[in-house]
Amino acid sequence: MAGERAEERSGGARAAAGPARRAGDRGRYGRLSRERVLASALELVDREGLSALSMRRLGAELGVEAMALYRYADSKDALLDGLVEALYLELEERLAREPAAPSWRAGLHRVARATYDVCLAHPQAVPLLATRMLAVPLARRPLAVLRDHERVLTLLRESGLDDAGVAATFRGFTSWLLGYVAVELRPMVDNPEESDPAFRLGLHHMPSRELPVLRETAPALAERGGVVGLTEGLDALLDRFTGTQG
Amino acid sequence: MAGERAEERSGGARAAAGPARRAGDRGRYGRLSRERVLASALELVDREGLSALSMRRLGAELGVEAMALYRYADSKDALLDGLVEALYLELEERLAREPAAPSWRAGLHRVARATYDVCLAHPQAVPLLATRMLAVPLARRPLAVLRDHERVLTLLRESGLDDAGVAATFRGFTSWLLGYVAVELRPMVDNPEESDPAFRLGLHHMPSRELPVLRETAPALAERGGVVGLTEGLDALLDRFTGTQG
DNA sequence: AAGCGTATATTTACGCCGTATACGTACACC
DNA sequence: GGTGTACGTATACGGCGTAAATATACGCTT
Repeated sequence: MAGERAEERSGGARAAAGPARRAGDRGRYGRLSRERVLASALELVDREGLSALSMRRLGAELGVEAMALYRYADSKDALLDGLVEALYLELEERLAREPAAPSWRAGLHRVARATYDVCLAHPQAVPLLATRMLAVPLARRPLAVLRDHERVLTLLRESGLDDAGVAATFRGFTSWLLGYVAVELRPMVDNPEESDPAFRLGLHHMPSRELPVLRETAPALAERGGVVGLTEGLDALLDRFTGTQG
Repeated sequence: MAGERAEERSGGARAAAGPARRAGDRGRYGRLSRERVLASALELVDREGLSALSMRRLGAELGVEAMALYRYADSKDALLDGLVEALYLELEERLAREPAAPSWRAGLHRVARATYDVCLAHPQAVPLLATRMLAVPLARRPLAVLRDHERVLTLLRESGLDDAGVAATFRGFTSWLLGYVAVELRPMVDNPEESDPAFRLGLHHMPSRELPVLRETAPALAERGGVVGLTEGLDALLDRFTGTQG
């Protein structure tokens, strides 16, 4: 949408002869657009975290008053839903740049890995998947999300499952994928500056009498499973739910 | 704790002879306590959702000014962490009431099912697990959470895995469990009052040209996997990650 | 029983938030 | 060149989290 707009950002040939800026003049070149708003919001969240995102702050970021944003998102909640949409659009872009997968199973792995990559690029936005996306009834999710669901369901159908099987496996796929990124993309480390591993992990906060195993395992827990862990678990689930073998 | 407090709520033998209440007099019998605050907060969230929880509102619920709550939680974020803690305390209670499991695998299933039950009892609080619990470094999680981790890690060790294997399987267990409850305990239904299933699901919001499979599968997707789905996936993961057979 | 120290709750105030409403301004089109 | 409309601003309101100062009630000691 709005793809035919020309400009973007202050190039050169302005300034000269312009009188002092009058009230109502935009603070920047280029007008607002839903894309610009969402991109700026995502950037802000990436940079400073979800709690830094407020209408006023985002407005300032765009050189505009807060109320101007309401032309492009009906409310702050709608803006957050827009962020989810932006993530899924980025997912679609990534998938479009890759070669198609040779089998339904490979296709599911491809979707899972691409989703993981997108979340890795925007870890601060990941909680939105649980709080906004899943909180909304299926039919009201952003279109980009629904297209993703469609893609996964289509792949699952190719496995030969009936509707109930497809649905159960879809739930399993989604649960695993979202749970995995939620667990994986959060900090395990207490104080990243600290050189002593024990202090870095904050082990001194754990009573060793009550939590001996946790203390011993903490260093290993601080590692990430990465795409390998994602893939491995996904295969295990697909084997079981589809009755096939990867 | 604080189990020896007598009262709760204005029963009978008060009133008489009391002069008009002076400023600073408590609005209810009994003093505040961390337990009372957290219990009331959880109740409020269960009843009206997370967004209804504010310091002022919770204060009103307890017959007290908002600032009084700061004696029992350092900040609102700390209060939310307290809610997570309350959930895990409830989990511990449930587990304590059940017979011990005969094997490590059965033990993990028991923990998973009990967690599922707790979340089912407090669906509105589930997003807190992703947004608050997982957002905090391991060592800073509430003690009840760490005790839960300890319990799971201990069970996993009994399977004979080494530290790395235990850690990988722990991440898998947590991802699956949290992902599953997050996906399962959210509404799939658009308009619960509507009698026509298609409208109840909000299918008319989905363009059928672009989303044919989703539309067909939507009724099946609206079903829940229940404990069965949870158990099945868990077994699949455990088989793979521990190299054993359930 | 009196008095005091401490734990507890209130009061007041500040700055930020989301957003309803009303208003200006600039641009596209005739 | 005038006008309709899409876009952004101005102003205001009530609620939020919470810092600081203040008032009150309770448990001890004597």
